[in-house]
Formats: sequence, C-alpha cells, structure tokens
Amino acid sequence: MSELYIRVAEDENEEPMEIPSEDDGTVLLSSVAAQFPGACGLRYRNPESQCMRGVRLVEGVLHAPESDWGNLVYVVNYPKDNKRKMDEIDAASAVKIKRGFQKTSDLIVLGLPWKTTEQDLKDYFTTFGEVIMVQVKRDAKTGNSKGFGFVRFTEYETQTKVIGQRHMIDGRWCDCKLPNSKACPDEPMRSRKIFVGRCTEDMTTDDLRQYFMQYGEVTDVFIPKPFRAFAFVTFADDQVAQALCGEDLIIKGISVHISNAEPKHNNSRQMMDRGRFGAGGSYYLRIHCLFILLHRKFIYG
DNA sequence: GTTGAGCGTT
Repeated sequence: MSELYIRVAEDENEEPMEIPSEDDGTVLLSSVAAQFPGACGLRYRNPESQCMRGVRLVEGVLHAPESDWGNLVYVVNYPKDNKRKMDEIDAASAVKIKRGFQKTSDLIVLGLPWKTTEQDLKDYFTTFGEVIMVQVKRDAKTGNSKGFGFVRFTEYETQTKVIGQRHMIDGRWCDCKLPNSKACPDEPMRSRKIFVGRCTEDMTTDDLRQYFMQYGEVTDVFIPKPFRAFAFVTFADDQVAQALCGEDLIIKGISVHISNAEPKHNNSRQMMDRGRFGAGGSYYLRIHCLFILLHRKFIYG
C-alpha cells in the first residue's frame, strides 16, 4: 500500500514538506509544483550508492523508485533556465550592492570651447581620476560642438571632487554638474519593459541582448526603424527591469539612460501609483525593489 | 563660416 504523503524539500538540508500521493501510489508533478512553483521533477539520494537519482516522470506523473516511496526526502528539480534566472537575479543584486550609494553618474560639462574634442576632455579629466566615458555634444548636420559634453568617472570620490570646483579647459572656465536627468528620476511603474535612451546606430539587438543578459533573462529587444536613438528591452522579471530604471549604463562606450518604457501620460495604472506613493515615492519603491532582490538572494543562497 | 545659457536625436 502506498504512503498518503511523501516528503519533499527544496534542498536536502531544508525542512521537508508533505505532498499528497494519488490512490495508485504515484505523485502528480502538479502536486509538487503547487508547493514548489516551477518544479519539473524530483530526485533523491540512493541510500546504497549515496548518489542522487532521478524519480521516473511520465506525462506529469511521478513514480515511486521501488514498490513505494519509503521514508526518503525527495528534492525538487528545477529547469536549468530557472536556476540561471536565480543566478542572474543574484548578479543584478550584486551590481546594486557593489554600487550602493556611492555609484557614479554622468556629469554634464558646461561651457566647453567650440574646439574642445573628446580626447581633450579625456586628457583633462584623467588628471583627476580614471575616466570611463566622455562625450562632446555636436550638431548632427555640421558636426560643430554645442559647447557642452558629458564625463563619467570610475570612482565616486573623483566625481565629488570634480563637481566641487571650476575647470579651465582650453582657455575657458567650465562647470561640471549632475545633469537634470538625475535630479528627477522617472516615476516607477511595474513594467518588465525598459526604455533605453541615447542608443547609437551601431547598437544591434544582439548587442543589447548580450549586454542586458547579465541582469536577467531578456525576452525581447526592440529597436525602432528608422533609427531614433532609443530601444526597448523586456525582461522576464519586472523586478529586474525596475531595478535598472534610473541607471546610466555604458554600452559600447556610450552612456545610455534607463527609464520606464511607458510614457508618463496615457497610463491610468501609473497615475494611481503616483497618487498612492506621492511625488517622492519613487525612492521608496526602488529601495523596495532592491530589498526584494536581496531577500531572494537570502532565500536561494 | 555666426553663438555662450543650457541638459544628452524618446
């Protein structure tokens, strides 16, 4: 006669949970998945060989290894993709932890001489610390400088020092400030899709997919044609998307800006969120997202 | 072919 329940755990050392068996002694995979979402099978340690063995699975039905399930603890199998997803979430949270509140931002450089090039900027700012990005903004048609640009440093300390003083560059006094895009971050919204602003034309969908994979499973990349300097990237997990919103990321040497995909208007859901959390709510929601990522890391190791 | 406060081809 079969057991009424078998013991199942996520890990051999975890507290097992009792899962009901069917009248014929089998266990439905759906019964396991009801307690362990995403489960695709079971395994157990063979007491004789001390090796892990898989439980026979036929069309959603798990069959006892011997005549019955015995007193073993069965361990849940998850698809490889699921495991990879967890690793990616760890990677995303690791990025957050590493950066903490000391992360650097792009700085706008105002008052550049018309003749100043990116090489000039890099040469100048490298005297303060390691530079990871410089840009001189130019007129698309003429190529003339617009008299301002952007710089980003590796070290937060360098950024602080650079903001705190004026700069004589090629004979003119220039100022470095945090750009406006940093001052008012976009309102949060629970979307799996992010808007990637300031893309360049040489960024392919493959480039973007390859880059964003490090944060989580990417389910779609969309680049409008003709070229419009932005793209959309969709993740499998909205928490990964949300965690990236507001970031300036460097892809192929270019600083792109991440924000929520949907525009602020024509979205009633977002209006509701804004009403509930108020104007300053975005900060707390982002902390909340980070907290969720850390919590998962705690649970899944 | 110019210019001199600003904010990065949404």
